[in-house]
Amino acid sequence: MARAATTTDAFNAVAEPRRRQILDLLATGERPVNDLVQLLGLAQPQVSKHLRVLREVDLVHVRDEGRQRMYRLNAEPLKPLHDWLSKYEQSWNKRFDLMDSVLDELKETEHDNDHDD
Amino acid sequence: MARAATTTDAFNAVAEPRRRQILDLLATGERPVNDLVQLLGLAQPQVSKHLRVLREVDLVHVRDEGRQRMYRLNAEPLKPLHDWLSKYEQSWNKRFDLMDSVLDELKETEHDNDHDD
DNA sequence: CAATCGTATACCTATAAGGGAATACGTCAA
DNA sequence: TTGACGTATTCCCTTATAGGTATACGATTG
Repeated sequence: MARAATTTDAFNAVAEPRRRQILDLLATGERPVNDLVQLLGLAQPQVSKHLRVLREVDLVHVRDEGRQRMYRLNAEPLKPLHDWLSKYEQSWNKRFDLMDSVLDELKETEHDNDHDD
Repeated sequence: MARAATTTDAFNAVAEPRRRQILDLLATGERPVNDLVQLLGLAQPQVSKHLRVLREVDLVHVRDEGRQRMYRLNAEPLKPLHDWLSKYEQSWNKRFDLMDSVLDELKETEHDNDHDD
């Protein structure tokens, strides 16, 4: 099997930096494709392709405005990612790294001398 | 070009569900590979391969314990993801979807009648 | 209708993933 | 040492990416 498709979920869609950039740009408001092309400095087809992926995971909504297509952010599918990551938040807030080191040392000491209390 | 390697950063590493599962399991404490194999119901080589990816992006640390290898979570590389996602938090908290719809309608009205106030 | 603009899609290529299966390697026990 | 155990690595295969380039398509303008 190959890697899961980028359109599988927001996790995969957002793994690509360009797509995160696009979302960041859309966070400031609705924009037509050419705006993004300018701001990103990418070729138009690539932008359209990234937008397709974002559309398929519902991270953006489109609206037809004459011959332009206005893209708008829909951040809701990002919530599950944020929720999942929140579980780990304490790990970097409470200097768990340090605690881990201490635990390691303890374990190694335990290993050397069996104490009976 | 192909998709960025899974070892490029935590974003890519964590896009794979199994690897998220592994991190979830390690969140409860240090574990040897076979533990994970049991808990995940995967073949041992696949688990080792996933662990390799997680190691390369520094999401896990290893410690040799006899012939076992104890894996421990290192959540710090997840912080950037959490930070990035936090920017969008308000979007799903404040019913922005609704606001967006309203904005859309406003825009369309603006479009129809040019008002001068 | 023709020309042009804004955007999407098709096609090609190089790259690598992830699962399966086999095997290599280091450690410990007999 | 031999053998078993725990784990990592290698090889094969299928699939899909992301970029480049060309082109198709709908809407608007003249």
